[in-house]
Amino acid sequence: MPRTLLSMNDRPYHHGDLRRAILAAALDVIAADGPAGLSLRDLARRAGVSHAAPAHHFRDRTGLLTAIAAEGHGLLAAALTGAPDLREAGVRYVRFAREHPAHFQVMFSPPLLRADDLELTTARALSAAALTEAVATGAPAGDGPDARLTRIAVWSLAHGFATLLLGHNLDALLGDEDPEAVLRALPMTLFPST
Amino acid sequence: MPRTLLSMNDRPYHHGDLRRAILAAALDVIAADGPAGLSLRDLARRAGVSHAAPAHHFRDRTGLLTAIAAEGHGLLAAALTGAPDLREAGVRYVRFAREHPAHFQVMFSPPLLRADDLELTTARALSAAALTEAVATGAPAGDGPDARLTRIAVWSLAHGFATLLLGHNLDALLGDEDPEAVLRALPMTLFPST
DNA sequence: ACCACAACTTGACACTGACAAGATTGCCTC
DNA sequence: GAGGCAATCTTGTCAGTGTCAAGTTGTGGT
Repeated sequence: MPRTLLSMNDRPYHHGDLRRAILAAALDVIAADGPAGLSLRDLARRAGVSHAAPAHHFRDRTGLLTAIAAEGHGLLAAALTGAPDLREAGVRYVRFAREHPAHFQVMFSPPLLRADDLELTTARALSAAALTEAVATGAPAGDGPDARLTRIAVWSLAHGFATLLLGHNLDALLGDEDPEAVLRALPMTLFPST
Repeated sequence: MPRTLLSMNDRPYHHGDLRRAILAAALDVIAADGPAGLSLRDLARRAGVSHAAPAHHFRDRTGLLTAIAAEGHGLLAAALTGAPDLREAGVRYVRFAREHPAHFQVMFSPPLLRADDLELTTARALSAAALTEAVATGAPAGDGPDARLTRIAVWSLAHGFATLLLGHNLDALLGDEDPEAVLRALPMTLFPST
């Protein structure tokens, strides 16, 4: 039994699972203050360990963020697989961004990541495949001009909506409406021929 | 004549226009390494002034970024006004993002900005008005269900496309195609009834 | 029982943002 | 045109951060 449930009062051997603790704390901080508000020493303090402890699990600040991005791509891939149609894929994309805002932000901040990290690149390939598959299975009736264009379109729309939403740029426009409902109505707004 | 042309060889009085010099250097750095790569001391070094000089013009690191965001909203407003139709507004939006990547990134990174800054809020209102106007004048024939929805849709699509483009997430999908041309084709891809 | 290795600590160094206090320079007024 | 004023910039300093190196402690494997 390598990882026992930690009875919350007594500190386990070295800490138990520092990696998870630091990841969780990092996600909290990032969701609240963005990646810029993140400090390894602060995370160490929250976990009750010494200031250099995080480095052993993540090497760098960059390493920590890269791990988060990789985890995010895994979560996104899982969320996307099995989407019945195009629109639902977009909805799931935005839902992922709202449920995992820290992951989402970090995933799309290239300068903060180690681009050649293996874990990251494979996870990214996984989520990309999931999106491609969703577009392929959910292609509209006429089988539009190009699956590639369709993929870019749905990705751009969903990504833009999610980004603006998380940045509170749509608050005034949405009022108290349900963002998901609005999102579903967007595509036909761009081409109101139906 | 408060600001004389600076003959490039002799250093003017205190520096000439440090504010501009620092802004320019900051835009370079941000475009290359993102806002995280920005250091006030480094900017001071590039401008050949002491480490605390930037603070006098921008108060904070936050102040500098806020000034950049405000300038960006002004530029965006100028770029958007007079767009003949919806699609062209989107194209101009993306063109702005590509021509001013540093401004664009900073404008949509709320945790880095002083939200209540007057210059910023007025500039933001300006760009928002420009977008609204573009959507209103360029409304499609049928005058769709809701101008508000249309605005969210075109904004989301353009913003998502621009963001993914700047993050190099579309490189593989676009190949050597012209991004603007692809963008123009996107809306009909989402609803291929024409 | 022992030992190699993983997990963590301690200490140090360079760098950064921010603040306070002083120096310099151009401008404005009389 | 001389003196004072205010903006601009400098110097010095402090706490905080990331990263590296070296040491310490506990664990699991054999």
